[in-house]
Amino acid sequence: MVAIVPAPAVPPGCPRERPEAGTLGCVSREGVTPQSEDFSAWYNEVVVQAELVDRGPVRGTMVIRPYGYRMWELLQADLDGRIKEAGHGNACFPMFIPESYFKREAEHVEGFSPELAVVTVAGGKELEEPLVVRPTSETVIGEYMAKWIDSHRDLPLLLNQWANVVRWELRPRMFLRTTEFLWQEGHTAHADEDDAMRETMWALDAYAGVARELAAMPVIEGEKTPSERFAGAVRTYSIEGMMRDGRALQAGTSHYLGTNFAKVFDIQYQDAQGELVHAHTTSWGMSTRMLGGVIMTHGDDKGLVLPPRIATYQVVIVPIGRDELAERTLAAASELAARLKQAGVRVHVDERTQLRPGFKYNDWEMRGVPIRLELGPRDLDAGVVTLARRLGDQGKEQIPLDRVPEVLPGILDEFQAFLYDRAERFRDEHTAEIDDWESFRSQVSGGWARVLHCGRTECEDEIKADTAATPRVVPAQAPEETGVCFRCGQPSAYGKRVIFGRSY
RNA sequence: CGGGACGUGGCCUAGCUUGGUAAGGCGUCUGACUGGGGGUCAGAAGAUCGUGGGUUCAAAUCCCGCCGUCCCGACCA
Repeated sequence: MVAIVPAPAVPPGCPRERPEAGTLGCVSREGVTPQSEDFSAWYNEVVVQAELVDRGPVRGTMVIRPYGYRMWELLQADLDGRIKEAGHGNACFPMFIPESYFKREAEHVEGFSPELAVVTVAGGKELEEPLVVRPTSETVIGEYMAKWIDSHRDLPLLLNQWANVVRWELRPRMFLRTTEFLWQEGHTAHADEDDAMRETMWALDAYAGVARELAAMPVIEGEKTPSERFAGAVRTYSIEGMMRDGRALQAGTSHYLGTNFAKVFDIQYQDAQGELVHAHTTSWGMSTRMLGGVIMTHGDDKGLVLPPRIATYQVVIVPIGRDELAERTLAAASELAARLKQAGVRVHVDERTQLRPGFKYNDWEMRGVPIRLELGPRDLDAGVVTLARRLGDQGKEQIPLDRVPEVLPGILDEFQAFLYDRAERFRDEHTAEIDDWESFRSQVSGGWARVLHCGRTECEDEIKADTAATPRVVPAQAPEETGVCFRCGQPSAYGKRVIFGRSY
């Protein structure tokens, strides 16, 4: 056991007066626009100010800075492990796709053509055939699957690639919808529908696992309605999380493509009877959008709140004092950091001498670091360090210096679990079973509605026109239920309630 | 692609209506004091006012074109 004593009372934080709401002018001094005031402004400010990203030179593009990229790497490492563990091999296909490949699957072209970037000039002259910059790689990979698959013994073929893709976005937002983004795309081919469906659901579960265990996001797994289906897929599944403004975010998708791509790319194999049959394919992806989900799931008025498992820095040590004292506390901080690193903690020592401790506290809180350790002369004399949690709701504690590496992993785990529970509570408090139009309208203005719906596209369109809400997902876990559509009174579809909400 | 707003040191803005020395805050640099919740004082550096043209003795300011950005809408895995 480690003795944890309450720290002395701290003076109240600096009042946060904003001279002019909506301007970025004094942000670095005053903090970000509070979420409650303008969620969208909060998001835009916080991603830049926390140094996760910077704006790219081309509209809709982003520069991911080290503080943000590390988070992506942590997500990536975990997911990549799951993918390999399940027998997939990583590969890398070219980013330029012949336009003709793209045009083979009718729905696929139609769905993607508005978002394509196409290269028509290269090597100083007009190309004979334009090259599409990949928005996703079903088409190129399909071509090679056809080449590599002859026999049922070649199946299943389990591929994955980590890549950047380009989709020309008219309404970009950092992480959530950028013209170029990073993702992982899995592409597999199977002998039959059953096996392909097992794969599709495996991927969905893997995403749900990453979301829950790393991002601390309580997501709902389920199937998309036909209107939200991937262009070219037979069935599309997704994980959906609720952001703190009540809107839904699709944080990962998995598609059963049937034989749609197999037919147009001739992905065929000889079965045990010697018959030539089409393979069943799947594709699934998770992108840097997940980081946007993390930001909007956990952030608060002060800024980011990062789940320890994907936080670039889980702990920041702020040494306090100047001159000889600074030398002493800095040395102690470095030594403590070294011991924490050995204990597997990602730790950073804030050595900036030109900034005062109070500024640093606010700075690291804005940047979402879960745990801050303050190390000043008083702590050193007492042989302790002062610990503050990002959410600040438990006050400060003093922990004996030599015990810090052994207690911190547990504190980080608690913090991680707390974030998940809090997000789940929030989501549940903002989700309601709805059976009439008026309640629906108010419900989707700040959350999700679980409704019986007829499943007709025209009905969905009317709902969308009125409320901006769309069917997010048909939850895999929901109990069976039938009745009439809450909107039009026609018989309900799907055999269960569907989640409607506004989305990103 | 439609509607609206806007481009002025690294960042945010004032100045434009009524043409005449480009101003302020933040940040940066130097020094001193200071240092356990967003420090103080003194000094300094830093701007072809998005771009091209036009009007004028004179344009950040007025006029026209272009480029770009943001917001709303449409569109969107």
